[in-house]
Amino acid sequence: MSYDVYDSCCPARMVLDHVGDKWALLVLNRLGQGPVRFNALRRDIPGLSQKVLSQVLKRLERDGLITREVFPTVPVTVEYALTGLGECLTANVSPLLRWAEANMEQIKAAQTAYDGRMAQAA
Amino acid sequence: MSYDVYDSCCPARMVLDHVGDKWALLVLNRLGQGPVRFNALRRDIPGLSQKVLSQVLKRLERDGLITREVFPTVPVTVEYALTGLGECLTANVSPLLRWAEANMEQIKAAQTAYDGRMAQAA
DNA sequence: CTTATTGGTTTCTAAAAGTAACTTGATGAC
DNA sequence: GTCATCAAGTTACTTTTAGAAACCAATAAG
Repeated sequence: MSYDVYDSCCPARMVLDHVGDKWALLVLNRLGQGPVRFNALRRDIPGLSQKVLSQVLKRLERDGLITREVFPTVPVTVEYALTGLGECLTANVSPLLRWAEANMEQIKAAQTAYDGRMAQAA
Repeated sequence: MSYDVYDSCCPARMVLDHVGDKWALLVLNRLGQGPVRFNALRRDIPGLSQKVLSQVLKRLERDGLITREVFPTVPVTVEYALTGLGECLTANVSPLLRWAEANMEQIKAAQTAYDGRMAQAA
């Protein structure tokens, strides 16, 4: 069976709903460097709240993209890591983030130009 | 100057705010096949409302990723197309969507397994 | 007994997304 | 003449989501 992301009835769109998300992309990319604990993730991704991180991690775990391992230390520590499927996805996510980093200057220039044009038109 | 997507003060995060978005990814991918008019985009991407499409297109145009060309036909038609920068980005977006299409079965299986485990735990 | 730790949940509010109706301006049908 | 239609949006309203901050459990150190 083949899927089409443009078909709203298609479950591939469901995946995109989970993966086409700023925080999920950042979390996956961060886990690409190896297993990370909850609070470490939170610290490493400024602006990401505990609530949203918790939600994102649950979604990614449900999708089979990451694993959640609890260590009975005191206090308890929880480690998140990519599954094989998650690694495979992350390989496709990283280029996107690297692109964003590499092309910022051009985008900033485009924004400035656009805003100038808009201000003139108004 | 180099950028880091993990730094919330970094403008690369701004790009991710625009690009790490389900609809933007779908629009960019659709434009990857060539210029498309407003209503054609809307029809091709079920679930995408006129309001949100209009917002997404404005953002992408402001970022210099797409162009907006108005043709003085009756009624007026507007064509959106990727810029060079947008094409370059889209080249990094397509693999992500193809991955989503290709790995749906595995993800659906993971979800079912996860839901079963959760139901049992409750 | 207070403080600190980890990994969350809860509560509340502000922002965003979705739904559906309305706009504009010319054209063709009746 | 006027009614409906098309494209490409905008506006008003409702619902969903995101974000900020406080709270919780368990345990250990001081």
